[in-house]
Amino acid sequence: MATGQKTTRERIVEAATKLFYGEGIRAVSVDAVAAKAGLTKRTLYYHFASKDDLIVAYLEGRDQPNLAAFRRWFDETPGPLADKVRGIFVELAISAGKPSWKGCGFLRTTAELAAMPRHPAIRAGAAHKKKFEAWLAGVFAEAGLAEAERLARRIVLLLDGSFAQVLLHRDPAYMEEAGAAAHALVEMARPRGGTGTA
Amino acid sequence: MATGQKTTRERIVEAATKLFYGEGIRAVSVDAVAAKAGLTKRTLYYHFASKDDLIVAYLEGRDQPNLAAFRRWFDETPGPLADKVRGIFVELAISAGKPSWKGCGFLRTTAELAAMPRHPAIRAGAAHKKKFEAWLAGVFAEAGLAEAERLARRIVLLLDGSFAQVLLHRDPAYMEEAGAAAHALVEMARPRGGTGTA
DNA sequence: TTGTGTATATTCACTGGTTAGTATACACAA
DNA sequence: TTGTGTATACTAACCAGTGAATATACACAA
Repeated sequence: MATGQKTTRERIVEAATKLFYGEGIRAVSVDAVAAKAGLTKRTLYYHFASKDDLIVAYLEGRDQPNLAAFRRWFDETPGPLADKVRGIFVELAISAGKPSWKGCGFLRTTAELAAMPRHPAIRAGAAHKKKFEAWLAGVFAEAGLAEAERLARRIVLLLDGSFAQVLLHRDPAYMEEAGAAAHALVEMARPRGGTGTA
Repeated sequence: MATGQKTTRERIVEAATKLFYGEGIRAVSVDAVAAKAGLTKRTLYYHFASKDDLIVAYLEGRDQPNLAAFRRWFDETPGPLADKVRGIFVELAISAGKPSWKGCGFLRTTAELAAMPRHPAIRAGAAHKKKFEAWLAGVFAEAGLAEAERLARRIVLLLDGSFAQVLLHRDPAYMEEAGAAAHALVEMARPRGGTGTA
């Protein structure tokens, strides 16, 4: 109960995160999660009603930390807006070079559970990506860019594309190229109130 | 032996394709594939050494048909090059609206087997995406565009990003936006032999 | 035409192991 | 004594892969 101590529930989610992210959802048994957390399966089932609940807790636990990392990478990259957006991809490419990197947990879980589109884990993934998209749209709107929502969506498309491509080819160069494309899209965005295309 | 007849092996791959694409790799048992193909598991194991071999056969069987569909969508879209590229995304968005659509089988298999980066199924997926990228690069080079390879890679990033996003949100509008972004990237590409950036 | 050998193709029944989830009991603190 | 948390031991189903026997088809010799 002391604030510095990890609760049993937290230890379970921590173990689930390592295993689900590292091996996949269906590849990991509830027994394995319990063993990793240093307790029995029965105890795990005292804290979580089902494996599905555990999957959701795993993804919800990654929501804020992931968003915070993206924001930090953006904030800490100097230069104009396009550079800062590219900075997210540059930092991500560094992470993707590590052997423990296994892509985006939200996207991989969605891919694995694609046959169950109503699954709460997929809803959690969708909510996470929407938050990221909304944050980007806010940044672009604040910078006075027109069509901030469309630009944000394009950046997210490039980001998720690079997750998939780097997972497939194990080559962070795809992420660098996605960052370059994002840079170009931000640079060509018109300021709000500018004349139309015609 | 008659050319019009399906071989047992073909029937097995057909059943595996429906089940693996529809439900996922680990969610489908070898028993289920055999039952769907109308034969026993022992017969399946006569034609395939292991489940892994069956997974590879499933993906290799999708390689050429998928590439052919992309090429056809490109060819059948009228107008300038940027329009034809966008046409791929427009047609894909139509497919993605059908309830049986479950994203890209290559990407979903890769996501599920991400813990085994040497798995031959992932190699098959990587080869497929490389072929698509190379075809696009050839199209752009033939059109006289500079940096055809980089442009092709950016289009693939948008395509795979849209696969992920539409699977997550079940909203083909993400694919339309990816097509619009691809259109913009092709339009802003410089012709070969133009002056550099400096 | 009949018989025999051989390779291909198929089935039944099984193994050893794993899975998500549970019935029951026990320890301990308020 | 009541509620919270933990463990042992279990169920019933499922899974990838296999052993042994069998069915089919065709080649070739008598």
